[in-house]
Amino acid sequence: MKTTTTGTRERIVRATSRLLQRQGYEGTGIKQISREAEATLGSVYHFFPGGKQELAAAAIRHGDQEFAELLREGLDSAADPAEAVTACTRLLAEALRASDWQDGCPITTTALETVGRAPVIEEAVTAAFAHWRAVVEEKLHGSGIGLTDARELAATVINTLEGAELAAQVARSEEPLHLTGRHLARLIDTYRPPRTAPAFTTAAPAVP
Amino acid sequence: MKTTTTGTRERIVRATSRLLQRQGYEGTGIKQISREAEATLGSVYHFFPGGKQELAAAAIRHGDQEFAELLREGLDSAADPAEAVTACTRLLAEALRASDWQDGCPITTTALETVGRAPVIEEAVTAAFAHWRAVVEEKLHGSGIGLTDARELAATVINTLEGAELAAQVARSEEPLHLTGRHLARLIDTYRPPRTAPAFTTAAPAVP
DNA sequence: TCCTGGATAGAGCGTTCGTTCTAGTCGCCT
DNA sequence: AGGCGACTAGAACGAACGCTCTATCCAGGA
Repeated sequence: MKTTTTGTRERIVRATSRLLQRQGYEGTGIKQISREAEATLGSVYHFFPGGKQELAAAAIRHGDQEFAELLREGLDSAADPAEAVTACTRLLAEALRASDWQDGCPITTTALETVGRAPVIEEAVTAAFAHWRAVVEEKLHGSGIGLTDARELAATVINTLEGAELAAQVARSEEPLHLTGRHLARLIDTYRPPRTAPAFTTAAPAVP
Repeated sequence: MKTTTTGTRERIVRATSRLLQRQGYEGTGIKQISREAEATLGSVYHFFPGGKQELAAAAIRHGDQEFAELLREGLDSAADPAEAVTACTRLLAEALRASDWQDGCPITTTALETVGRAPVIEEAVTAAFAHWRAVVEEKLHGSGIGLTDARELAATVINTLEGAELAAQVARSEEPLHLTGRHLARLIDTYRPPRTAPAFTTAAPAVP
């Protein structure tokens, strides 16, 4: 009973998550979800009697975990917090390119479409952002950055990653993400214990 | 002939722009647009024979101009580039609060929904982002920052504003935008001519 | 062996979608 | 005066929407 049950439910959640990521909330139909998940409409409403909104909220929570794992993977790949953040931008850029620029942040589109009009979804979105900020904050604070600075920086890191991912998707290029990695690293470096702060470099002026 | 023509056309574009901003592309119907613009369906298709996509592209171009004006207003309000950018975050925060957190960036939602599947819209989106980056770049370069640095910083400023506006909308708070203003100012300061660089401050550690 | 309840299956409801199409109104030019 | 093109008006189309509902399947306990 449990294998089949969780099997179908999970297939539905995963399909929903991917479709919301690529087409947004209004652009994704329940019938398309059931088709993609190889489940019937009856099964979808059996597991999600709250309909499309409940389904979307579950998918957002799934995307939350997925994105958090990617963040953790990037952050764990380097001891230095600035390097760790650029590792995240590198991972995001690779994933984006690998999906032919289709798979951006799994929740942003849905979040924007439903903000202020679907409380169940908004709740999941708010929780996801808080979760991601906490993951980054932990890394920064653990690297010797003060608690308040770490918390504030974490918020900016997440926000900037969101913006850069959008830009990269639109431009079909990894460059916005890599540039963001460099700038975030530079910003983080200004919060380091003073004796280890590196000298800043400035790009050479264009020679005409 | 001209007054009536441009009158109706403009009403349609404006209504579309506002609706796309608040509800996204898929969440906005053409009939709703014609109702809101006080125009008939016939008029809508008369001015936009390309249908919903052409209409959305025109609305995106409208939002492009609108957002660029806000940017210019903020950037012109201070000579110092870092202060100028925080002025932008302040303006954005005020506008967002004034609309009860409804009016975020006028094109982001539509951009995300249609990326990779509606070339006419994508073109307008790409142009808008390039336009905004150019506006910021001009200000930064005009403040003594090197051309390459200014261009790169401008891209990050725009991306970060986008991310912060999303966060502010979700959190129903001006704080993400204000915080972003501070961090962007700090980042910009690291690119200043060396003799004027201010000493960085670090938030006081929490006292338990 | 039969029963029960979770799970599957999909037809069908009323509504709305984007678009097309025909009819009619109005102001200007000849 | 007459006609022409720009614009307005909205009915109607097939398709798709979210959701409800009944019927059926099937493994596990009594």
